[in-house]
Amino acid sequence: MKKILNIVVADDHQLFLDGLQLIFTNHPDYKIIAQAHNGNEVLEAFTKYPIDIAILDINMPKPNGFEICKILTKDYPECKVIVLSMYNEDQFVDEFMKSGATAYVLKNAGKTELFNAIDVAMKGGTYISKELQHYTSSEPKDGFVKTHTLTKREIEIIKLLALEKSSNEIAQHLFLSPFTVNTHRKNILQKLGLKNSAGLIKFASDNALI
Amino acid sequence: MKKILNIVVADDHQLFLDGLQLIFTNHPDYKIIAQAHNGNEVLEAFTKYPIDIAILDINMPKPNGFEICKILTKDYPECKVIVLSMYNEDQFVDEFMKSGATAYVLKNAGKTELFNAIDVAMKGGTYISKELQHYTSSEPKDGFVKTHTLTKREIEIIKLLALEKSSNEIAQHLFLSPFTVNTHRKNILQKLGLKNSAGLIKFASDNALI
DNA sequence: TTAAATATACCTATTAATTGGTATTTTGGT
DNA sequence: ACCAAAATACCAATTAATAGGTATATTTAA
Repeated sequence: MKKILNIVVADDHQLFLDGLQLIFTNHPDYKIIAQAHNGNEVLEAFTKYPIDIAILDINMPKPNGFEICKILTKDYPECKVIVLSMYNEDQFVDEFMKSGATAYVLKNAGKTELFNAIDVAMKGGTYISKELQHYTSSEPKDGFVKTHTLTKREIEIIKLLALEKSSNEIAQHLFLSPFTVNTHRKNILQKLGLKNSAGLIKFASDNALI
Repeated sequence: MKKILNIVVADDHQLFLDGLQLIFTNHPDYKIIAQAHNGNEVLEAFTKYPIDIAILDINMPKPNGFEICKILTKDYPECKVIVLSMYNEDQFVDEFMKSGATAYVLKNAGKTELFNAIDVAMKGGTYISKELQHYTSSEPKDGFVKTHTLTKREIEIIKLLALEKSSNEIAQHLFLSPFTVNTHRKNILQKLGLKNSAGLIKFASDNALI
């Protein structure tokens, strides 16, 4: 007899969770045993239930999908992590897969594709939505892969930029020299191959950094 | 005997549509008769079915939720429009309600709230998620309402800013004087009460302008 | 047919952002 | 303990953005 696998789903939109709940209602193999609206609730669920699969929205707050993904693969290596993303231009596929995710599925995929991704993941494989495979290292875009491992500090500064703060204000806020902040901003733009702050905020917004 | 009401749901994410479909599966009064992934498919559905309720994601593309809302209330005044939004900081509640929407619901609402919104709408009332009521003119924020009816030209310039274009580049692209572009940018920031381009792109991204 | 809104254009001054460097200290991992 | 990565700091030059004006032609809606 096949064991029913327990799933925790995490997304900050209840309506979406309700939808997933119903999608899985009649599934013979999988059962949603817990819902979470943020990163902390995901971790909480793991202390309460024996969870086999975590389905995470990357846009989820406190901590974000990326952080949770790293924590889960470290603390619960048996658990499969399925990442859900809104964007088909997502630049983070590589980072997520490296950080231990076993599947990366776009939200504009249907439930069949989601089930398929889970099946593949449970068999030990990895699944990436077709539309996203262009962004993995296996098939570099434009001949090279934009590698952009933003550091913690850099992401911190991006968040403050999104709050309309100037370099000087950021410096004050973080108790840094304005020179340092400008150095970080310079490095960020170079890393991401962007031209200015407008493009940076667009990128950050698209990739759920802010 | 009560007539079952026909609903068209529109969102660019199939997974979300699948979820809504199931949410409504066992509802006695409402039935999802059509799904749409963009604005054009919504209009198409109206030519095929007698639709009573349209549930629209504001982030939907071609044309966006706002445009569709205006078209529907003009061409199908009997139809109730329920707007779904991702953001609890949304600044467009007023504009949507003025353009004919009968309810404005956050995606982090549960299905009960969604059903409730539809009920209220069908009885001729309007429904706005509690979290958003701060942003309507009935309860002004900080003593005044930010009215920001961006013009066509202004939105055009915002889109180009999001593509990392400078004022000069935008001027060239639109065959305008750089002075004109800067005037528009100045007016945009003032209208929206923003400090700089970073904030503008954040706003535009959050409000599905880009 | 007017008034209001929109789009256009210009000017000046100030502030901020960006680009090009270099260099030292701190932290994290093997 | 060591190496690499990250974070820190500084300088100078240039370019772009922002804020404060004013002003006029063109559209659009009442």
